[in-house]
Amino acid sequence: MATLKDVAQLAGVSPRTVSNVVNDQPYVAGETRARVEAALAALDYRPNQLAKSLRTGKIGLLGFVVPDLAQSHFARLAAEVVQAATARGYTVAVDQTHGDIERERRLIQLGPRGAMFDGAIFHPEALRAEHIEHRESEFPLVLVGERIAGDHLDHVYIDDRAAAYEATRKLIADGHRRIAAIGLRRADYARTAHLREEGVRAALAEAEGVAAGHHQYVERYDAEDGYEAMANLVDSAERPDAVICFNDMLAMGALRRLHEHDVDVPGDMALVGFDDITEASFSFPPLTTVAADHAEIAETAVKALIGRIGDPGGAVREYLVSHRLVVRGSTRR
Amino acid sequence: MATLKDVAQLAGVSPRTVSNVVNDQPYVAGETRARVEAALAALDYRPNQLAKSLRTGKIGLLGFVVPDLAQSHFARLAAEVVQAATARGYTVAVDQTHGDIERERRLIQLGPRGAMFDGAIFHPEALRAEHIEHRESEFPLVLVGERIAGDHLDHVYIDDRAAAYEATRKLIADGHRRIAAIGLRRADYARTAHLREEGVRAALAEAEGVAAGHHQYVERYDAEDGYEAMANLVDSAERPDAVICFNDMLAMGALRRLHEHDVDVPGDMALVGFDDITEASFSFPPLTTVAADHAEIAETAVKALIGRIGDPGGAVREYLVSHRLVVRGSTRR
DNA sequence: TTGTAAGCGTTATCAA
DNA sequence: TTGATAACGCTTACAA
Repeated sequence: MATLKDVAQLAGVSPRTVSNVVNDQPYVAGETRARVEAALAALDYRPNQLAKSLRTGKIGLLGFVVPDLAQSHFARLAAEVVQAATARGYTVAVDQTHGDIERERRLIQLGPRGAMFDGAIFHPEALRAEHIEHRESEFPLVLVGERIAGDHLDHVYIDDRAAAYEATRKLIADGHRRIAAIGLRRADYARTAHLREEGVRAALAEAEGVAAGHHQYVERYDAEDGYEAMANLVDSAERPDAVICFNDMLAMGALRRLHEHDVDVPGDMALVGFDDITEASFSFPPLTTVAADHAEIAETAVKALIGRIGDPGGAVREYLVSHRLVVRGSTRR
Repeated sequence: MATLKDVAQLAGVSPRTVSNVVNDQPYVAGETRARVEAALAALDYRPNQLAKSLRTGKIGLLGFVVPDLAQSHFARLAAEVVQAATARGYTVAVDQTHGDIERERRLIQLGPRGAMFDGAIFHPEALRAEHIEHRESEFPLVLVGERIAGDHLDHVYIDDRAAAYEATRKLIADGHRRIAAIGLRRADYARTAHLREEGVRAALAEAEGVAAGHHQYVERYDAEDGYEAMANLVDSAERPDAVICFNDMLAMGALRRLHEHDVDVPGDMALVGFDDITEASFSFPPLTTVAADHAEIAETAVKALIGRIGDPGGAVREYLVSHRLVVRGSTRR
């Protein structure tokens, strides 16, 4: 494979000149340029990105780190991140932590040299605030999802409290009188869950004649958890007539349990989820859910990261991304 | 950030010796090693992967190229590929073609220098055999999915004909008497669709008293296509009592149409899909589907690619991966 | 067992 | 406008 030097030799110029032509620099005489271009074509020259990166210090690679790419929510996010990064000339490398706290911690501490990335977008799962507070590295990092970092790192998030509040208001407006939530978490670092819980409680507190059902705590936010939690509610003496799940997979599991019990949705029980994963459009009935704008999250995170790479010392920023309630068949209209 | 040279200076040895320590080479005296390790720690040395790669010619990065990561099938594959690659010390960079033939062609022609990858796993969508036949590049590439490459490239695939045959046999055994397929394609390069069609036809041909419904051609293999195709079948005078869809998203769309018409599944019509995406487990009823083993595909592809990187000139190989029919509620048991 | 020094293929500095 | 030439940070003959 031809190198810059080979091309220079063939064209009878210096590597410097060839580099100028390749990178569209000014100060190249027309006649010289033509000769170089001919040589370029003759040798089918392709620049070695590695050498270029070593020299310039920019790799052109962004990391995207999530617990598990197989989960629809992360997959959609990844698709949009790749899209947004590609549009800006970056490639995206994906990594999965599977919630392994050690892997996550290592990432946070990563130095820019150790990594093959210029920076990373990171959706933490197990990590908590204290792990981030005394990180020594200056590796450009943008957090998505859990707001665990205080003001130590750039962050892209939605207003979870407001979203949960709105979803609960909708259920109340639809005439439901006993509303339970599935997806609460006890750990004090589970900020997102707490914010959503707050939103639900606030809406319930200010409504007349509406009771809270037995809110359900879960561990893993998957369909199994949702199934189990709904089992508790369905058999309960005070069965709620509406349930809000803190993500769509919980709702999918809950829905499965309701089918088994022949509970009519939304007639006997309405159901709302969070995330708007594709499963939610194809369940029966299709799920009403709080949708963050995936494209906006991705776009924002990529822009924030590229900005941070360009200005490692700048002030930490938070980016609020919009959400909306997508109303489908699992609630009344 | 400290370099090898800095460490060498601090430890009072040559860069060569530091390199030996870092890379666990033999021939380092215990006392020297200790001194170097102290310096390493003191300076918090992290090797520059870029420089290493430039020198060794290996990047440690595999490309994974699919039409769209947001599609569950590709997302699951990606998750497994990342897993398999990580286990072997590689990182995975993801790229999306969105079926853009130009992007796919460029990838195929990619030189190893132009790319930042050591090689790539590629699921083509628009590309055809002729594009691959005269590719000039020797860039290590393993194809997954469509078997478009003849014997020009390594390929990982399932026996689509057998899989479709088995699925159809199951429907016949369940007592269905008019069976249609959704997902046929006219283009002669759509090998997978043709093989599945062959499997269906073979099973129908050898069965007594079973008729073929009006097989449906589609364009994009998404839920919309499935919805439209099912519309044709439901209103037809010769409505089938079982339908086999060539992927799960087609089945999801078809199912939606059936719900709108209050057609009982599987009572009035049984439904089978392909791929076993997560949507299929959470539809109502859950979808019976042909599942390729995603982990096996990914593992095989990653191993094949790494093998190919190590031996660019070796004979082209095909890898057959197993499949099975996952029976759920959309068919009788 | 360790040091010296030559490259990997670029970009960038300094002259010319 | 172009040419030498020195980095970038590492690995690895070849010597010692």
